[in-house]
Amino acid sequence: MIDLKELKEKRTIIGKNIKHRNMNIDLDEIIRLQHQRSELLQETEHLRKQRNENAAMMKSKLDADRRVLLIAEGKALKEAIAVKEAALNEIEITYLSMAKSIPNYTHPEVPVGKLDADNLQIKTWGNPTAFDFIPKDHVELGQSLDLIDFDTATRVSGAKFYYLKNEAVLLELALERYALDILRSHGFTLTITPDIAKEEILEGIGFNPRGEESNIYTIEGTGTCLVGTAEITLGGYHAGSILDKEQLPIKMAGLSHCFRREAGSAGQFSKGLYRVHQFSKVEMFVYCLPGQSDIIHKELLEIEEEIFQGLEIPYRVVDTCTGDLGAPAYRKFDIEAWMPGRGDQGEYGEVTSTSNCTDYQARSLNIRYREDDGKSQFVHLLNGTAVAVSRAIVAILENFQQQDGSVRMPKKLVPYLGFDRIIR
RNA sequence: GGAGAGAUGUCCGAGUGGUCGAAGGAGACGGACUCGAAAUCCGUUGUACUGUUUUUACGGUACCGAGGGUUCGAAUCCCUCUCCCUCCGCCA
Repeated sequence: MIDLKELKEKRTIIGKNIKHRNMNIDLDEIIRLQHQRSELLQETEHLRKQRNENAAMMKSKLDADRRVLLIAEGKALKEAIAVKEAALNEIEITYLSMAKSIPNYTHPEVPVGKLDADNLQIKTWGNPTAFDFIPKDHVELGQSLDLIDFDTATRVSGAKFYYLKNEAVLLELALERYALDILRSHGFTLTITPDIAKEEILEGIGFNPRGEESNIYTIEGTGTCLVGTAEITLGGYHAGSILDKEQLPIKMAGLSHCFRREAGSAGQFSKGLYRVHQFSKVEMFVYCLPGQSDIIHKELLEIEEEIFQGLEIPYRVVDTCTGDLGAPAYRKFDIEAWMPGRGDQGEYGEVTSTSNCTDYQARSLNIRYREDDGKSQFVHLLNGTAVAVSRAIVAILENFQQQDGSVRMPKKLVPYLGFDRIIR
């Protein structure tokens, strides 16, 4: 959530930002509700003041008549307060739910655009893999090498689930360990997080657990959800606390399963492992001072690049355009790996994403630090993918396949794997 | 899962329905004493929201695990929930 105190003074900027992000939010209505809320709040507080004064007068001994009079007055006040409070409550609910939909401010360098096609490519590394044979996609490779079983998973669990088998199991574990080792060398505290989180944490991070378009599985009757990313549980880690300024930045890495409903996303770009209901991911998460977040955001991108360069996978980096930013993100960089089996001739496909969410999530989660003058301030929160295992597997299988149908393994993974090629 | 005990400020801890934002300690900060320090003494020491004010400041409301309720008035009484502790049972 943005700072609602700034709603009026920054109205023009906020309105422009909403337009750039291709969103439709009735700012005027929100401001009207804010005003109405403020009036009701003042009226309510005034009545409470009267109630407190009335009660205070009855502390001393009174004659019976006066006492009866004061009690009657108190009763009337009580009812008036109840009425006001009910009205205030109602306004507050609509006001807040609308205000929460206002997106974060946007970094001035972010390209303005509506769709992912408007994202700005800012870097490429390596060249798209060239083959002197016709390359297979990872679905074919997964089948021919007996590494991935979609059909059985569909029968057992439903569409977009999969069994990893044989070397693919070890590849998943190797990727996780490889990423965790790199993060540890960068000073991250390693964690394996819960795969379930409370709805209030989800909402604080900026996910909407409800509704048709929600990407979240909720667990009926518990107020909890399956997490779509460890960003949720890592952000929830310090929810509601005031952190020591000296301990910032706090850098955490979390390994978790990620569950996504992916309702209504079909088509060729969602075939195979690329878009699935469950996958494993190592996520980076940072709590820092407001002045540090831009630099740390770049550092997270560099770590992501280190990981993919170590895997020898060609990629490009994009600066995500305004229309493609999530509401909490102030700026977002994606790494798109070259995937030879994607599209007709191969295409880049997203494998990581790192966002600077500034104080947007911290405000909802109420995560602060204390300034030197004793005032508390919201921290800045950042997140980034170290490795989304399923997509990394897509990139490895497709880029390193050989003419004989085998797949070589990236050198950096060999110590973790114990083999350097998958062959049948 | 069953039985019992509990949750109060940074921490410990008191609190009879009105005099309680909350005793008393400890800690921290400021000051006195000291060459300096320790000890001692004096003082200050929560948060959020909100109103007036240029800031300073002053005022109001709320907050004693969370949410409801009773009452003119709740830290205090009642209900629900969460968490923690002890004992029993079960279990990877």
